[in-house]
Amino acid sequence: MSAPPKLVIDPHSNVPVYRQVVDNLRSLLVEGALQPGTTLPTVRELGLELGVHFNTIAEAYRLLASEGWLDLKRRRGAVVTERSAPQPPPDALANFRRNLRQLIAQVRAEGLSVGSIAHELDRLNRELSA
Amino acid sequence: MSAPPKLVIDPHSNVPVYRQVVDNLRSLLVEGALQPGTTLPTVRELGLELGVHFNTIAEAYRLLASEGWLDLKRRRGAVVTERSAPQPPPDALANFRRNLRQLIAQVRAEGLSVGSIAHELDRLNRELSA
DNA sequence: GTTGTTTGTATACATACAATGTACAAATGT
DNA sequence: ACATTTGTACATTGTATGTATACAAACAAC
Repeated sequence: MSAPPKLVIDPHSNVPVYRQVVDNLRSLLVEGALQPGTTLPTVRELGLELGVHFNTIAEAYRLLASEGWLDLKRRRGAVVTERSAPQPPPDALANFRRNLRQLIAQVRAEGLSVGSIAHELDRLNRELSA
Repeated sequence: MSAPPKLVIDPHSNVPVYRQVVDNLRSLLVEGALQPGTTLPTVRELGLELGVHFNTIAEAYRLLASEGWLDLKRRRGAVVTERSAPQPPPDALANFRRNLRQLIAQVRAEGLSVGSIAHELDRLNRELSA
């Protein structure tokens, strides 16, 4: 069980740990690296591996379950479910635009060059369409 | 004074208000919509406009000042400063990659199509290089 | 030069959130 | 039956967020 893809969490980030876990796992789920039927590590296992309390992992799993990605059951663990894409809320695109713009502004402020940012965008885009 | 570009903040977001203000303003600063020498609205003005306490705005201004964007002084207000791009930290690119990937995963999970995401990426990229 | 006004700043407080500790409940194997 | 392995529930503790209120500095008016 539990093909554990390495999750990277930063305990000093201002983003709370449980949301970092959610974001990491959701990436893997969306990209298909975690297929339906897969069993995730138990909350205690993953908590130990990441150095946080298992309740923090349980909170993350519950969030993903509420998004429809996981099915949680005692004694059996967290299993990835089938899930069809929902209808996007009407402001989804506008929000995405804003968040993307702010993310780019943030890294430009950090000193990343426009060139390397553009390169990354292109790379991701190519990866998407593939 | 204070050509007030419309900031959009969502009091129900899980992102705290002062950081929403920071993110919005940083976008405008990076993109040059707020030129050095510009005076921002006073903390009380902007607080009133956004419906939050002025100390919340003051916190945001202080963060931007600590990033080098603003110069704060009593009685004169918040003035946009000259600022040269710093040396990016060594993990900046990797972090950007991860954040971008997670942002895309998030909106795909919300139901946005790969096509519209790709289109947005392309648009932003073109806008960057322009 | 005193006074009032306009700014940002400092501190104290209430509330909410994040992470943990501990006890529990359910499912399964022996 | 019993023990074990899972997720769950709830209380506790520390930290973050947002507000209220008082303060300090700079400048203008007189």
